[in-house]
Amino acid sequence: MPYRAIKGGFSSFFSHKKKAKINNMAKKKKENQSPTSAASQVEVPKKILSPAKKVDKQTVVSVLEGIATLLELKGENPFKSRAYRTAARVIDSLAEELDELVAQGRLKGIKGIGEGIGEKITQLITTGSLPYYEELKKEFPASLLELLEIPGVGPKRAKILYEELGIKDIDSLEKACKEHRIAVLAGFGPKSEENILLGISQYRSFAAYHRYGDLINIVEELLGYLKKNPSIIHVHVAGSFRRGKEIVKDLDFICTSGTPQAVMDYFVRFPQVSRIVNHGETKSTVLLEKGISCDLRVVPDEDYAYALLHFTGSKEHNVALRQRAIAQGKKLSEWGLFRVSRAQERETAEGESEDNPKLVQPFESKIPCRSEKEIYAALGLAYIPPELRENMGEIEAAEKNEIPRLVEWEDIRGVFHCHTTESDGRSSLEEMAKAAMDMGLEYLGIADHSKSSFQANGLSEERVYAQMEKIKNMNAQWKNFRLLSGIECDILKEGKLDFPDSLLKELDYVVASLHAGFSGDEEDNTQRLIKAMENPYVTMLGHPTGRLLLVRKPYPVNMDKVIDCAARTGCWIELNAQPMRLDMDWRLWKTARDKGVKCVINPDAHHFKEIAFFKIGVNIARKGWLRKEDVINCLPLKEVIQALQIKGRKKKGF
DNA sequence: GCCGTTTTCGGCCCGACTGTTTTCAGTCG
Repeated sequence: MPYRAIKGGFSSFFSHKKKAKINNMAKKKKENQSPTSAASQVEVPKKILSPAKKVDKQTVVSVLEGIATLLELKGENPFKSRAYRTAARVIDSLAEELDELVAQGRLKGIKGIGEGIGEKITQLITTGSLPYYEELKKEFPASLLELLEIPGVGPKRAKILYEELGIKDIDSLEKACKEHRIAVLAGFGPKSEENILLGISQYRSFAAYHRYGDLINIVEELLGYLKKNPSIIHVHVAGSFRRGKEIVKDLDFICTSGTPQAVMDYFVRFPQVSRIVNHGETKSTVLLEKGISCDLRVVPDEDYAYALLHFTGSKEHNVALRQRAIAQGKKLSEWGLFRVSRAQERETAEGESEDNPKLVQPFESKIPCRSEKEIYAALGLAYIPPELRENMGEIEAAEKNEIPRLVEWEDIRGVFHCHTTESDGRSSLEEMAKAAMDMGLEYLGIADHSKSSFQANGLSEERVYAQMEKIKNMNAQWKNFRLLSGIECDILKEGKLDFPDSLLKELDYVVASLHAGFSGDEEDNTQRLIKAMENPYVTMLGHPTGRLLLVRKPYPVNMDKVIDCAARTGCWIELNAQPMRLDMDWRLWKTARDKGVKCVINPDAHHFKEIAFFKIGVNIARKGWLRKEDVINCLPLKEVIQALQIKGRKKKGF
């Protein structure tokens, strides 16, 4: 299932010197692919909107998706709403400029865009609005769409709730459940009420948080904006975002300047600010358009390192550092690291007595530190990277100079687990391979869905063999790059796999993943995973807990047993870098690593641009204390092929 | 609403699961 949590792509986080080349390549390809017969063309519009009013591609995508949802709510022909969703996906994956396609009348030639939708897109691009969509929106209150966020409430049920009980938002739905007005409706019952209430509680507990991957663009934009201000000397993002937490509540920025008030005034004028919460002299808080709260603090330049350390946290890490400072006769705060001397103060303090120690003012001298590294050094510690600052053993390790050299995204030499248009991906095999090469990767593993994933157009055995043949032929043209033939094989009931061993053994590797039926209990789920991992041809376990950040909790599974099984069988565990997943969780990796389990960082890409997701995965691997040698895909091509072959031999004897 | 053709309209994404109902509808992946 493709997730499009990060709409509009990433900017410099995923920038690459060859990015432009990729785009040009894709653009050229699309141009060649788009049929443009005169009969299939829509009427060529005479005028495209001026740049100020230009409707961007993402707006078109969200309008098409909006129409699809509203049609579902209306109870229209499901294939009609599906057509709009397909069109949204097609537009989203276009490499060409949408307004150019419209201007040249080449829109309708694209597969998935017919006459009706083509005309609507043209209207939206050329006039800036779409009356059809505006009329549809009038039929239901906007808040009704919220109900669809509640697990177990789909368009049909939302419609019934609205029409029968006038429920139009989550608050009124909750009230109706508590008053038992839902259970009496046809098709609903007491269990429905119970599940909806549970779903509402889950929805609310997630509402105040944001996924790391959803914030990368806004962080970069704000940093870029602040750096343009000449009175700002240093600026850095701090907080949980800097620590690479998968979920972030708010953003913290630290900067230094000699004119703090001017910086504050500049900050609150950032174009994406939707509301100014506080506008102080050295600290301001704003709400950004995406609903995230964002703080900026200005400190004198000489205090930069202390402030950055303090506001990066975590709180637990800071407490441990302060306790350490106290034990050494020092004091640490956002304003500095101080040496505290009571002896010196006793000589100078006036009015002191043993009965009245409060009068004693300790003498403090600041220990000058220009960087976080210097602060750690002054505390007798090695530098601790932000990702490790969770008070989970990093201070003890730093004391012994045992902080590992953590994996970096430049260490990654290739990735596994990518999808193509053969199943539910949005880029072709050729586009995926070219993008991987342009990113400097040496290999790219293709793992489309297996046949049981009907919703994802999973491959039949025949199609798998055909894809293997195609990959083999494509590989003949490259010396320093290789496509690997894999499959994301569904784990079925009782741990049975979707394909027979006779097929699995022909592939370069197998990712085994659970996609359905994980509503069983912990023991059932755990045994299914273990049974799959014990299969001699399963190379790695895909997204082990099935969580979708801020959407769905992990299914119940005993990860200790799964990790032990991985250690025993040599089955690798995936760190799925899809921003919605980031699964297996970073908190488990250090234990897994210590047991000898190898990690594979996979983007689970459904579009060539998503291959770069592996960089978010590297963040999580770093939080999990993983080193280059713990991550399989840091191996160069020759060694990874060797590893796959050795692994195959070992596992056959398992 | 799109596609492909049998060119004027039928087929399009299937199956598990849950909760409801008593044979099925809705949701989800």
